[in-house]
Amino acid sequence: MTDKQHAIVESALILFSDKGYDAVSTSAISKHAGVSEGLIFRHFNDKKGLLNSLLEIWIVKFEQHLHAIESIEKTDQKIQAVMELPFRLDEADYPYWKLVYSLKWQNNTMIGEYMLTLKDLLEKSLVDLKYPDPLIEAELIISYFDGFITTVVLKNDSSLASRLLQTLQKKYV
Amino acid sequence: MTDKQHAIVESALILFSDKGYDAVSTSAISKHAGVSEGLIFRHFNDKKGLLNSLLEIWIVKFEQHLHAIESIEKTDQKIQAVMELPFRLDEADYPYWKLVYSLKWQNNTMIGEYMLTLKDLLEKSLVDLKYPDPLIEAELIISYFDGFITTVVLKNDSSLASRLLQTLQKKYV
DNA sequence: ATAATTTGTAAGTGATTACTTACATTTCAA
DNA sequence: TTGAAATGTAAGTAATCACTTACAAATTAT
Repeated sequence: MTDKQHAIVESALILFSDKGYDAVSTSAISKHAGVSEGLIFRHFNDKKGLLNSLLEIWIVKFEQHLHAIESIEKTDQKIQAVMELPFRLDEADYPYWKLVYSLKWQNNTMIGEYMLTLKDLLEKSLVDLKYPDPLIEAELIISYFDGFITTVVLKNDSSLASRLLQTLQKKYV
Repeated sequence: MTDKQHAIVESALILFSDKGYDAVSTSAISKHAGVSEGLIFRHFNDKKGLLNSLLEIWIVKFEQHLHAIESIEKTDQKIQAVMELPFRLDEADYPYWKLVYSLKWQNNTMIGEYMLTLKDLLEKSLVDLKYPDPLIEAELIISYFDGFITTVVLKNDSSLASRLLQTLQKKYV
């Protein structure tokens, strides 16, 4: 990965997450990155290719979280870890999550698939704990998760995030 | 409101909520509505004006829900009504909520202001119930709300919504 | 050292964008 | 009935879109 290639990826992340994928032109990205517009297409083929590079970076980060949660032995702590994940995100990664969720609202299929793994993890845990309706219960926890992500990422305030986490934890101690 | 004017608004709602505001051209809207492209600009001035017309329709619907909730006398039932609102939305209104939330993720200011009224309502109720930290507690309930909206609207399945509501209600009976 | 590959740019391409203009038709009040 | 206002369209406009081409410079391999 060249310096300029890295600059393109960083600029695309900032602009896409701020204004939305469709509202940002390749010309705007190249100007923000301080490179020629053609370089975007040299390195990433097309605009979608640049987006996919960003999503792949997010997927790596997401799967790291997933593996960490899966390695937790106690089932109830696993579920707790899922709920707490939005509040424990690295603030530097907020733009990735903002991009991913803005795409989620525009019917991006790629995103939906990766979030299903999180639901599967929850469902297995809830079966384990003998919940009467694990599927719908998993859906409910995913809803909490989505809501927490929304607040944390859109408010863009990690201190608010930790205060919300504290308040949340008091409820199930 | 003319027939064709109505057709434009309906087509814009369908396309904007499906693909996102920036991904839909005025040309595409006019073709979908079966009118000339110029008519959009005759009636709505510009593309933003058409979007604002849609948002104003949503605002009316949203304020109806707000007034209904405010008229509830018991404070705890008020809070409960806020949490249950996402599951009680008219399925025909899902596209409005989808449009609003996709704009929310793209830093649309207009939307944020109107959602603040819901948070204010919650905060007053929580002060009333003498919660130690009403502001952060209100933020948490808004997070639930956003998450429920996300699930209900993106899954686009009102029967799932009612099952989620049932499961949720069992938790605080 | 030199040939091949990669990285980079400037200046294009046709297509599409939001929007305008000029003009025709319809609606409707005086 | 007539004249103004509102509704509608077809054919434009300049600007911007994603993307390509041709070529130069740097890097790497042999």
